[in-house]
Amino acid sequence: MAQEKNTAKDENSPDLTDPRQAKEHKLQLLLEKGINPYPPKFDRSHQAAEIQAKYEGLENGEETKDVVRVAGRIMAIRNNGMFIDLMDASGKVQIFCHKDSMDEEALDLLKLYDIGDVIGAEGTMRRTPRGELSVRCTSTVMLTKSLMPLPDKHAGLADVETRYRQRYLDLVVNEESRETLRTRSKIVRFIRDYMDDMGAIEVETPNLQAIMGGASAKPFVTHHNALDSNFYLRVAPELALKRLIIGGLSDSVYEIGRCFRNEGISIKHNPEFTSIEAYHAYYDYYDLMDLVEDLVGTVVERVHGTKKITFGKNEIDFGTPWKRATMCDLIKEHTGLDFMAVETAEDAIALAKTKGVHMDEGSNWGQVVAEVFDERCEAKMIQPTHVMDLPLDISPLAKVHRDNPRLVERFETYINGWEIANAFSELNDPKIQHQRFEEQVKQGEAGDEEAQMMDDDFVTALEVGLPPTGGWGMGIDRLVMLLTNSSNIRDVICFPTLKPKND
RNA sequence: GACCGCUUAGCUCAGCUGGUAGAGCAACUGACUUUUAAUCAGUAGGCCAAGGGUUCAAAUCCCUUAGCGGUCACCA
Repeated sequence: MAQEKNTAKDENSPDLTDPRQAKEHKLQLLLEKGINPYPPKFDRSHQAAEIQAKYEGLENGEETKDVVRVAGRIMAIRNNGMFIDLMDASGKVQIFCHKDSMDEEALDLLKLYDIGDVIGAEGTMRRTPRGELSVRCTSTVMLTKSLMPLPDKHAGLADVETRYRQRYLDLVVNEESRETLRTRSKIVRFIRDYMDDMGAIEVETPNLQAIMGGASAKPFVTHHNALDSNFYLRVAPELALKRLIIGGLSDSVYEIGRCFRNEGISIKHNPEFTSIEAYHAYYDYYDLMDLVEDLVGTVVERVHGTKKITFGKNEIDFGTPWKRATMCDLIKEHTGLDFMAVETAEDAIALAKTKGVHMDEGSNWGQVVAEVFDERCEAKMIQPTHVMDLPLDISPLAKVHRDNPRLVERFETYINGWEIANAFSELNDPKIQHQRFEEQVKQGEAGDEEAQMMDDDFVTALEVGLPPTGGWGMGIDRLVMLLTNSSNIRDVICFPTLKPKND
């Protein structure tokens, strides 16, 4: 009975109580039997979900002669290998390994299988007397020997850092993580479907840009060796897409892709994020409001089967029409302050101060309005709301409002207190655009790291002539968060940005 | 970037006002055999994030560093 002490300092005998070494040991035993632990191919007849659906009607205790071949990762082993749960991407199926249907050699092989291994199994379909659909196994085959012990099968993988750094482990173990990322994929596809159906064409414009523009943001800088030139990773594709409208490539173009912003990281911000931007000739911002709410509503309905969803404690109703109100009216509604009634920046700063919003001396009227909105109103925009008519001061690429020179024809869409979309009638007057760029350059020289650069070629493009055009952008990560009830943006990104480990 | 918090076995977590480390799962040995987190008996597994200090004595108190999380700031 004396247990052989594996702790003895014998270099040649592995410590079999160490999960990792036990797996290596089983790998060796497989090799000694002449079994390839990583064979190239296994022909499956069904995925787990297909089997579950096909044999849904099988009675408890009923056996069939239908032969199936399934494959998947071992998630649980019960009764010394008699019952094995296999998981594939579609779901789970139990395989039943009994001496009545397997020879001794086949049964012995089971001892070399661990939780985490990928195996294939062949057998006949049955439902156990207790009601579990099972493959009555005649043979199994090792498809991939796993050398990593999997996280606890019940408690799962809770350590957030490991979940993001080793997403593969998170996915193997946490169904919720798999569901979230699958839903993300669907959302992106549904958006594409919608855009394609309306006749828009999808394009790809450079991530590497020599001139930073299209949004107020701090960029990443990188270097191309052969050109000996610095490039910015784009903060937005805006200026490239408008050039395509100018060229008449299509009346509607869109791009789904990554933007990069060298700013803080938070539960709502990842340094690289995915957006859709689209431009439509002969649209103004009213047309875009209709478009955005129809598109988002359509996507929500395709994902959830209804336009009403729950996020945390909030019930959100995407049914149209969405609330539309001007930024200044919303500020008045929530704070009582009327910024349309004040003319100068000084008066605006003083007005903001009465509600405890403190602004720098040099702030202009528009910056004050935007700041007051962000601090006092944004979080209250739970139901989908188009916040219209933003200040011109903070909108260098939008067309001045047809009725008010201090405002632009722009709206931001808020849902659940988050900015989800941003849209405007595009500024297409080359002379005014040139002035706006000059103002940006001035702000940049004054120390604003987010100011845009002069883009002479873009002005030249406008001189060729941009038809009246509406453009919009939407943060896809945030939309996915909303539709998957995720409170952290990292949960909807396969590999969120983390600080590299330095050891 | 600032403040607060977390880091204990492969995984999930206990560990009291300081007294020298525990459980469940996973692993290993055996029993049992139509299970559903199978069960039963046993075995092994730890520089308590890293470094420094206080103390007779530190997982526990203090300092530094790292990673992560939360809040705020900037932003989508």
